[in-house]
Parts: sequence; structure tokens; C-alpha cells
Amino acid sequence: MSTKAERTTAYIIETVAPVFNKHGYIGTSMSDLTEATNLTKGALYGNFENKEALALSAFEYNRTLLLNAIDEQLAIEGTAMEKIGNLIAFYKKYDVFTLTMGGCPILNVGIDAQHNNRLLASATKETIKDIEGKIALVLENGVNKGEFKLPVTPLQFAKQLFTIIQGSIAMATLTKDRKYLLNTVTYLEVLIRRELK
Amino acid sequence: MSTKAERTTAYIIETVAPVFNKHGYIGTSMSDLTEATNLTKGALYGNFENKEALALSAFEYNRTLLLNAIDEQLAIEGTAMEKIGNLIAFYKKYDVFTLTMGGCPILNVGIDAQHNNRLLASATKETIKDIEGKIALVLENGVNKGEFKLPVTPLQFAKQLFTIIQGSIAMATLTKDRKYLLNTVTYLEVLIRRELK
DNA sequence: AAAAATCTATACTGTATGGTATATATTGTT
DNA sequence: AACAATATATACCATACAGTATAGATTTTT
Repeated sequence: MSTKAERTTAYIIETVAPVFNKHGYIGTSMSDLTEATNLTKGALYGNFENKEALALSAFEYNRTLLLNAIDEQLAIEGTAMEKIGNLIAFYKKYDVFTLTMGGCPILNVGIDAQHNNRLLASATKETIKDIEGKIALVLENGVNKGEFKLPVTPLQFAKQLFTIIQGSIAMATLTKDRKYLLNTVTYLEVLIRRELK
Repeated sequence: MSTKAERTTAYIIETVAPVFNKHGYIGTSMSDLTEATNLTKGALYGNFENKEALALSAFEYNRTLLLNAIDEQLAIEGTAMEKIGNLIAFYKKYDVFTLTMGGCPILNVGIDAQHNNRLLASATKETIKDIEGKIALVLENGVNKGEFKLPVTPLQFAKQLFTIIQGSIAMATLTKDRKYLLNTVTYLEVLIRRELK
């Protein structure tokens, strides 16, 4: 069983993650965090070196939640095409999935950190690479099993797929209108069925 | 000819706009702005009521630059299809276009303001609507002149078009890799030629 | 249950923040 | 050129910021 201190650290990260994700690195103050956690500065600084370490752990936490959810979709038994279908279905409800974490961590943290925090910026960049890699792997399997042919390399196709998904996330976020997710991601389904033959 | 004061106000907005766009509303301090403009607080507060008014004017400035550039593309004589082609060509070089303003104002300000500033958040939302409307208008003209048929309403098609564009902007920004712009927007050209018949 | 180790609350740094009052400098007007 | 109007610089305010030192409380180990 985990020690009390470990549980506190975990509790802080969980609680702090959506705050950072919503208000950004600079936009989140230490007092925002003591308020959210009902802990004092002593507790926070006892468990984390500084604000930056806290923000990194928070992003890492959200990132893992997201990557695990994607892995889950891609792990469901079925053809490569079905796996991609599962992924797309997941992104149709992405707004609900990201509700507790306060929006898409890649988009929020990535844009926020761009000119404000190098470590966070490159952490999001890395996460994008990871997701693209996961999608590419499924596509490559589909090609190898003769399920379909791709007009470009698996990674390139994965990149374009994810770009469109991320576009609908961005638009849904900016306009607060989930229809962007539903419509564009639905269109993506049609597109893929047509492109992968 | 414009008065000195008007020119100073304009100079402040121009100078301040990229700073706000890069570092966000909270991430930009008044001393960042006095430094960028080589003016003092007295000058800034003499020309603008407060930080928020300054940020709003700055966004308004970038927004106008963007909308004018889009209008310019869509105003070039030609068929609706050619106009859309011009717009897509513009977005292929969007990273260069937005370089001086410090990145895409819709994405940067929109995400930054989301949970930090209501006025800025709704200003970006409005800008998105404007752009979608402009694209929809061109598409509608194309339909009316019998140039092509659309599988959905002009506005719906415009929304999906812009979603994919905004996705490639987001990905190019987050990964600092302009290939996302080039590749996905090029793919968009193929897609449109295939969809609009 | 006592001792050692660790964690948390409190009080406190120094600095930076947005904003203001006012004196001075610079314009625009006659 | 002199005056009125306006714009800017300086010095200042109260508050909020990230971070720290330390004492007291709570775990963990023995």
C-alpha cells in the first residue's frame, strides 16, 4: 500500500492538473493551487520543488490519462480499420472526456507554453509524436495484413488524420460548440472509408 | 493628416499586438509593454484605460490584418473555385504571414483567453464566425452560378474547410513544423477538387 | 510506545504586479 | 510667439506574486 505522503502527492497532482490546464502556467498562481487543494504552501513546496515542477507533473498526469484512453481504443480486438473507427468514435466524445481535466491538454498547454515555458512546450510536442506513432502503427498493421492500401506512408497518413482531429478539437474549444467535433470527425469516417481501399 | 496622439496610439497597438499574441493576456505585463514600446506607464495609461482595453485593441488589430488578407484573396477575380484555391494558397504560407504578429491570433488569443478573459474569448469566437461567413459566401456564389454542387450547406462546408485549416495551423504551431501546413492544406486542395463536382 | 523521519502550517522574505497622482514636457490653437 | 490643451515621465500606491525558514504536527520506523 502507498504511503500517506505518496497519496498526498498524487492528490495534489490530480487536483492541480485541471487548474493548470485551464488557466495556463503563468495564469495559475500558487494561491490558486492552495485554494484548490485546501493545502498550504508548505504542503505544496514540501512535495514539489517549485511551480514549474508542479505544472510539469500536472501535464504529465493529463497526458497519461489521454494516452491510456487512446491505447484502450486501439487495443480493442478487431481489424485495423475497426481500431481507427474506435479512435474516431472516442474523439467524437472528446469534449466529455476532457471535461474533468479542463479541456484538451495538448492544445491548452501547447499553446499556452509556446512562448512562456520551454519544458511544457516540448512535452506537448512529444505527446503529439507519441499519438501519431500509435496511429501509424495501427495503419501499418492494416497495410501489412493486406487490409487496405495507403496513398502515403502510415506516419504521414496518421499525421493528417490527427491534424484534422486536432482541428475539430480546436474549433470546438474556441467556439464552445461540440458540433465541430461531431461533424468533422464524422466526415473523417467517410473520408477514411473512401481513401483506404 | 493624423494628430501626434493618434499616431502614438496606433504605434502602441502595433507594437503591443505581437507581445500579447505571444505571451497571452495574463502572461503580458505592463512593464513588458513599456519595454516593447519604449514608452512609460503614463503614456500607455494616457492612451488606454487599462490593460484589458490594450489587449482588446491589440487583438482587434491582428484580427483586422487577418480578415483583410482573407478578403484580399477572396476578392481576386475568378471563379469561386479559384477563390477557394487562393485562400488555400494563402494558408500554405500562413506561418510567414503570422510571423510578425507572433502566431495565429485566433488560436493563441482564443485558447489563452478561454478561462482568463471573457471579452477576448468572445472576440475570437466572433472572428471565426466572420471567416466562416466569408468562405460560405464564396461557396454559395459557386453553387448559384452552377460552378459546382456541395454535399452540405455552404456554411457547413465552410466550417469543415476552416476546421481542417485551423487544425493544420494548430499542429504547425504546436510542433513548430510548417510541414503540417503544407501537407494538410495541399491535401485539402485534392479533397475539394474531388468533393466539388 | 518512543524515537526518528517526514510532512504541513504559519509567518515572513523580496520582488513584480496593475494602476494612479501629479509635475513636466510637448502639442495644437489663436 | 504665447497660451491652452493634451500627452508623457516620474514617483508612488496597495496588492499579489513565487519562494523560504522554521516550528509544530503527523507518519513511519524501531
